[in-house]
Amino acid sequence: MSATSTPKSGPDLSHYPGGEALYRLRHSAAHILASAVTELFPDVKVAGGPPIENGFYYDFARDQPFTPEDLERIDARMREIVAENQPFESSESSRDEAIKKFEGAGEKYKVHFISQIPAGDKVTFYRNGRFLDLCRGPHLASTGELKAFKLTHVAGAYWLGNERNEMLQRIYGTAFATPAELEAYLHQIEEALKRDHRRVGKELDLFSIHEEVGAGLIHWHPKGGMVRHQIEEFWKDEHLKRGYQLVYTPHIASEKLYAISGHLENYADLMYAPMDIDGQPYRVKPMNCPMHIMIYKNRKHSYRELPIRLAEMGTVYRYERSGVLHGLDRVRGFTVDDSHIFCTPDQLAGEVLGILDLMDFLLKTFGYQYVCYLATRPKDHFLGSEEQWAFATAALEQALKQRGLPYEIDEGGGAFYAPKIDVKLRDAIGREWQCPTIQVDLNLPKRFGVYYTGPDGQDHEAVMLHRALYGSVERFVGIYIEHTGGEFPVWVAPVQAVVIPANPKAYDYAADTARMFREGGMRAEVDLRDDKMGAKIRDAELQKIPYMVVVGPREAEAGAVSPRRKGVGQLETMTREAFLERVQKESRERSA
RNA sequence: GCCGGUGUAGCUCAGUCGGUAGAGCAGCGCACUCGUAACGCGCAGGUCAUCGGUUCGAGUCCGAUCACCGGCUCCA
Repeated sequence: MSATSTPKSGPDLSHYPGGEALYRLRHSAAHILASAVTELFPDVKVAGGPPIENGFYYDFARDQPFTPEDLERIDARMREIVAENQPFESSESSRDEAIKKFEGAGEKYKVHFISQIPAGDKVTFYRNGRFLDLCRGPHLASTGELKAFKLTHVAGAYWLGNERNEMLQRIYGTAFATPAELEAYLHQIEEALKRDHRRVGKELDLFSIHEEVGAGLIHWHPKGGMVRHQIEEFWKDEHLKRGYQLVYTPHIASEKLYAISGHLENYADLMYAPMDIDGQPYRVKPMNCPMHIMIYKNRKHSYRELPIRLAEMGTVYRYERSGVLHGLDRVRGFTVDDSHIFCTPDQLAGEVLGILDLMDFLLKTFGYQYVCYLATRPKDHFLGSEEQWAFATAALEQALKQRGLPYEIDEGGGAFYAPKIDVKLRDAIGREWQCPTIQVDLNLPKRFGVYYTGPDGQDHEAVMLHRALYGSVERFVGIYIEHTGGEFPVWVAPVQAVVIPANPKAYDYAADTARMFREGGMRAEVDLRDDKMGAKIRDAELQKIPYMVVVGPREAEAGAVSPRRKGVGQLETMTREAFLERVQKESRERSA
């Protein structure tokens, strides 16, 4: 366990989800895991392992990888240790004594932890059975109190989290106070798995990735394309209402551009290698900002024109190491819902307020709660003056306060060129995702010479805000798929309604109804396959189509439809016109 | 990139000790003419990720590469 210089005070548990009791439980589970492993595999060296959200882990150094069979043996031994009800006994010794003891045992990782402790301090240990671990506690009274746990998986982890260090083997597990809570957690994991956007994307035919094209490059199928289209249209509508102007910029650019912006020196490892065009090096673009600046700089601007809000769904390409790619979440080509706002210093706080307002509207429409973080100047490496940082940070904070948004300070968490507001949204199953970001760029205006003419007739450096609300459209859609589980609201659903004839006599009326709906602007299809109605309804339910519209001879006679809402069931029979109006209204209002 | 795992039909997955490839669903054909979550019968579908090796013989064993999965590191 990670030790500190103040053994009596113990770790800070105030932020641990589930509180001290769960922390204690999982901490003890980690010890029991380590004692089982050291008994079964005497050759391992132990590193450390804390409680984590929902469980615990412990790191080991061993030449052989742990197999699933090993995990079963370890699990079985852990249960024996629990049955033996070994007491957790704490003890103390001097630091140097402790170092000597662990050096003698060849436990170099433990020696490292102990040597972090100031020389004069006491070191605490906890023992259960034959296993003695450096640890500040707290622990259960005895191993028998661990009632519900399960080892989940093994993974590699760098020693001290540094990729230049050797890789250890990390065994993960989960533990709860009662078997019922453990079951509930495992059930929740399974439910989350069902919502996985990679799985839902396949089931609903939304997108694909192809080896022949390359890893991390997304192909949007017609249905996924419609989801994305609706989300982008919503974005465009709201931006135009709020005085943004849409722009489009190239996908490649001369290296000169990125030399000026500084990306060439600071972001070279995420940019793809240059290509030769007429003897000049060009790059696929990793960022949109320099191009938006080009548009701004194309002519001089009066202070009277500001703010200027340029917005673009800008697709960028960045090199990501192969191991980090993940569905739509982490890709090599993605679309930033980018905007750069050029304004005067006086306008800054007001612009940030406007962004927060827009952001709130967008996120609420999708049904997200969110939390804000104000990330301030990094301690060491930063560009610009301290005055600039203070001014920009104050403007961000003022806007947050004015909007009445609660926020936390992320001390030193700003980019080296910008203080920022980062926003994490919370999805339907409680996970947090960082999407929106609002940054005051303290670098590019100077590098490019971004000016406006003030009332005094002189040039003044413009303030440049950089912001994205979805972040990456690909990722945002991926998160939204998991948020909704693929059950999109009517305004997003790729197919809003499928018309299902009750029997073959109604095929003509069904086809005519679908045609009428489409002419009315509804995304409607008709299912004329040679199948029973029940099968068609089942398919539509599984495809998560919001409305199924059953029509038979009765409806054909009356010009009516018998609608069925997914997950709800049959609705009142109504005229075709009434149903069309209902769906149009729901779609127009973008109700969740 | 690193550690571990996986890759068999469009999808989900079987495939024993190395002996020559199987199911369900989807698709296609036929039959059925059906009222709110799966009608029946038949047919077709595979360079077992790719390349190389061991072997009389490889889906199966070995190596490399690619992709994916779980983590680490990094990150929108």
